[in-house]
Amino acid sequence: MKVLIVEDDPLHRSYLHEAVNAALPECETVIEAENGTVGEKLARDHKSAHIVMDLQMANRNGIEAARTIWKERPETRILFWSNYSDEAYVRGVSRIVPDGAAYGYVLKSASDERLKLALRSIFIESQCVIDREVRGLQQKSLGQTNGFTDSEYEILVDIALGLTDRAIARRRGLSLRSVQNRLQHLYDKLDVYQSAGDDHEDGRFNLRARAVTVAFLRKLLNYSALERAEAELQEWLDEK
Amino acid sequence: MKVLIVEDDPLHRSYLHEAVNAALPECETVIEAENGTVGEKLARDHKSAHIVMDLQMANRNGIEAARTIWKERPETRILFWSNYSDEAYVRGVSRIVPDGAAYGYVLKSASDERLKLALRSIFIESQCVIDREVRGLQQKSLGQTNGFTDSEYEILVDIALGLTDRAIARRRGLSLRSVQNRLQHLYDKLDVYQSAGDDHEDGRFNLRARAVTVAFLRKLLNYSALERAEAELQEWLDEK
DNA sequence: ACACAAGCTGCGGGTTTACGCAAGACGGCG
DNA sequence: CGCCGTCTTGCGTAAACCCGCAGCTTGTGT
Repeated sequence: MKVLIVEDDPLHRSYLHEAVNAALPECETVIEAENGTVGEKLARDHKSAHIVMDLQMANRNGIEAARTIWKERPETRILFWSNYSDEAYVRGVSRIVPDGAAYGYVLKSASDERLKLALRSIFIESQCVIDREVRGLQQKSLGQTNGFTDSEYEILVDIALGLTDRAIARRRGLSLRSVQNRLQHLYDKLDVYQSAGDDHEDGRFNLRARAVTVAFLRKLLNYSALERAEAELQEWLDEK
Repeated sequence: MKVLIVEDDPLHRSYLHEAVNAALPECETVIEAENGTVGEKLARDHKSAHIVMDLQMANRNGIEAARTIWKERPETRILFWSNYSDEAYVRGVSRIVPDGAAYGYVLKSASDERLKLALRSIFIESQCVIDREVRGLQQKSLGQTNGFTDSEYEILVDIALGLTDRAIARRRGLSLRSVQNRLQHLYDKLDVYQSAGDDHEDGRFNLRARAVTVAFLRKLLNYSALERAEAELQEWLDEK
């Protein structure tokens, strides 16, 4: 068995290396990549079937890398090992995982034991292992309880990118009014009106901008989600 | 000599611990804190004069912690050790460093040698050590070349928070028109008009929202800056 | 088949933004 | 002192945004 480690922090990389050696005696080779780009290349060259991947890397983040890897070989098993459980990450990951693929999501704050267990479960037993904390988010996120519909999330991203209502309408194939309709739902759910009208009509917010901020503060959005969305936007703009 | 380490990642913490031991034989005690809150408390209890501090910690980030520590004892020497050189961080740090204080800013990607050298320079020689990459930003940021004025940065934060023009005017003591004036300058500098009018008048952006996004993508803003700004905003709202 | 909820859409309006134009205010500088 | 650049402010306008109201299309359940 061969394992590929994709992680930009040298300390974490060598820690992972040791953990893999300890948890998987049947693994005879471990290779390392220090960013997503190199990770993709090595995965292709070695036809890696077992990958441990950091999200949030400078050069090319884990979600992007995982997407192209899975596109080439959907049966690849990937364990995401991340510092954060932002809803933006969780959503990003579950959006790209192929049907029936074995994968995992473990936080860096987890114990040695948990990490090693996850390594065996995923790589040997082909099970999915999702950190408890992450799991909670996932349920809320995909179910509708207090969570966001895909369409709401979509429009959130669109205004975060700075598109006008009209542009969003064109991009998503909707009428202007529908876009504004969805926006209203979004404002509701994000509770953007909060301290707006409490005193007088004084400290009112710009709803559109405020919504984006609140989403950021709630980890619904984060830098890497923005980055991806921006890339998709440019793509869409180019193809006219 | 005593050194306090404030860093939330256990791996990085023990790495720092070793580095301090190796670089500073005259240091007889090293204490550790795993977040900003604990860091502040330990600094107070031990009257720490030498601190190595991570920015970006979950509980209370390095800038906040450093601010209160410096408020209590301005002669404290602090070495910031961070993964990123976002302009938002650099600006945040230089805003709170007291006059004549010795401090440093070293990236985690720096070599062992550089870290150890910095430790000695700051803690023993009371010099300021700023990573080259960071230094570049600082110059641009504080000088005006291609950088942002304080007033421009200020208004950027305000719209990022989601305030209306009117609210900003009230908060900053300006007229409505002046606020809009500053906004225009900001839009210019952020080059928000970019692909707006190239094809036709099609894919136009919502300037206000777009400005925030671009600032994020350029690392002019980041999560922790937003967080701080939000806290200040709430404070201002409370005191009426 | 009928009722009901959820989402899309057009209409109309009140409010907020973006910004050109132009008149002061302030601070160097020869 | 007068000239000039930067910053502030008021006025006015066109565009964008927020949203209540109401008619339509769906899908779902009993």
